[in-house]
Amino acid sequence: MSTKSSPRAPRRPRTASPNRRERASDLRTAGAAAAPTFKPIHTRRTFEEICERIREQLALGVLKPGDKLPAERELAQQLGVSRNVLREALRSLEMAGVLKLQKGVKGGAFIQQGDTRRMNEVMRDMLSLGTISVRELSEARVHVLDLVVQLACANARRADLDALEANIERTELATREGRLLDRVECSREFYKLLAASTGNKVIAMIVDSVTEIHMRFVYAKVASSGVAMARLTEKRRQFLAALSERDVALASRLLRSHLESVQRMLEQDPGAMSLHVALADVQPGMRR
Amino acid sequence: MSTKSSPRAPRRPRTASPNRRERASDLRTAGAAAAPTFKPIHTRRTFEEICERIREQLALGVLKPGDKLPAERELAQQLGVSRNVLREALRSLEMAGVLKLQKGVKGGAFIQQGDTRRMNEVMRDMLSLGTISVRELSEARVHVLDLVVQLACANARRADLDALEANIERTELATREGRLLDRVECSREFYKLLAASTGNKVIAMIVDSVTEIHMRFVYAKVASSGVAMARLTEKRRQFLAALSERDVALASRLLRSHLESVQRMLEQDPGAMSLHVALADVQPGMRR
DNA sequence: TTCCATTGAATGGGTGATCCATTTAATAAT
DNA sequence: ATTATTAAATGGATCACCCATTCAATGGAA
Repeated sequence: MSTKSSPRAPRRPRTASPNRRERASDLRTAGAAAAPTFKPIHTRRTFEEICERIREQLALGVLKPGDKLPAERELAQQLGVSRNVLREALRSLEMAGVLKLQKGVKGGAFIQQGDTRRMNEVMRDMLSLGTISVRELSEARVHVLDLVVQLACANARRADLDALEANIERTELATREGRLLDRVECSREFYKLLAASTGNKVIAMIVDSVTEIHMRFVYAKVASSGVAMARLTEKRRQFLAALSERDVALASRLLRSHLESVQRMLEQDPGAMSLHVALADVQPGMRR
Repeated sequence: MSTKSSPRAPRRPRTASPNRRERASDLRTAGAAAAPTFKPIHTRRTFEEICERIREQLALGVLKPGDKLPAERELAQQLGVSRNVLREALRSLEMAGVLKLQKGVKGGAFIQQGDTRRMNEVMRDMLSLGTISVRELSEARVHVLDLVVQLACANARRADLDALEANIERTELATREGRLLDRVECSREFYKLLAASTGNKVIAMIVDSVTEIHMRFVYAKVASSGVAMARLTEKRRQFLAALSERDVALASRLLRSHLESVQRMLEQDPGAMSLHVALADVQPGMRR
């Protein structure tokens, strides 16, 4: 009922004063009435425009991590849009890890440090949507890790090696106490540390994104079958020794051999390799 | 708890009970009262929960690319949330490339094919936010491209090589006609094709994400200075020949040498390397 | 019949008002 | 001085609309 009872031409203010609406329209379709030149066709949606403006301020360096945006009500007024649509934009940016919204007085929208875990989410989505396959992901991981070994041998510092050593200790403890699932988490941490030891955060981010998914499969496998990689810490120690010696060839060989054995373990029971099982639930340490 | 004994009119307009509201409140306050272990702090908001549920359906394979979600009004009712908050969730998912919203009758929220360009956006944000540096990005690009050459030599197929050949033709044409900026776009395409020739979409996605940013710098440099890489197509042909011969060593050497000369060109004028210049505006072919 | 203009319903896009819940600072009471 | 109360600011969420776009159904004209 009460569909538009009037034809379209005259803007019908009805009860409310339409000043806000007109300003929003300016953003999108100004001059639609009598423009002789062709219009830019696609009516940008306001929330896209808002997102873009904020990202622009970011790229320009006007906004930096730690900065606070104006309060929603005020910012909405500044932009000439409704608070609801502004929130759609802010929410998108929050999901993208650019903003963090905090409640209460002194709250607001704060620019965040970049969250590298966002790339993990991209990988997950690509996998969920069938754009990439598990096989491609595993293959890419093997190759990237090979690269990481080279870089780590070249660049790893004392602190990096110590961190890896400490990780192996934790893994050993978890093994002795039979905490198999914790051990998987240790493994994930191991690769994260290894990637960090390259000294390149881009590489580290990439490695982490492909490793996170892989570890979900391992996790699911271990959780369901109870089996676990034998002689894990022993192999880790050998690898770390090679890394410390900057022996690229040996370290590379050891890692590749290990990755292959893990792969064999996973492929033993194809059922456990189900994408859905691995992606469905969220595990500790894998949440944003 | 969440039965707010509101002093005003009881909201009972809708058929659905506000169960969603109650559950959200439960999540927030459940652990606060009697939990012996510290709760995970995180305040769950409805739109997050909605996003997660939709992603869950995706991971489980219930939703697939091409599927359509119920209409906003209906889905909001099903979930027991307001339409506005549902839209916040849908918008986030749209920005994430998971959904596409289409207007009109027969419109709705459609699950998309995964958009690999999303990773580019992650890289851009990380750079904008200062989480990664241009140096790290360039370095990672060199290493990843080295890997790509190896894989391409092993896996490139006839069609891949032909596509690269065609790209070189276009580059040559653009060079002859003095369309320098188009030539930059050709270069970007070249690396995209090269990455695709590895046969691994994960690798391709990674390469594209690091190349896109790099090409913005090149673009800005070319646009401002008018200079352009000399003997570009000649070098491309040599490289392609090596690739066709599956000569990893030669192809790798040629590419690395080329990348170094480009890098030198960029570093000639540090001013042009400004992050802000490169990231600020959006170029053709680099929009989503 | 065939084709094209009109219509109307469904759907996303957007607005404004209103309320709730949380947080913090200022203030009052002890 | 310490603690409890209050008030204000802010994000979180809802409701009730309205607009613009799209597309199938309808109906009249060629």
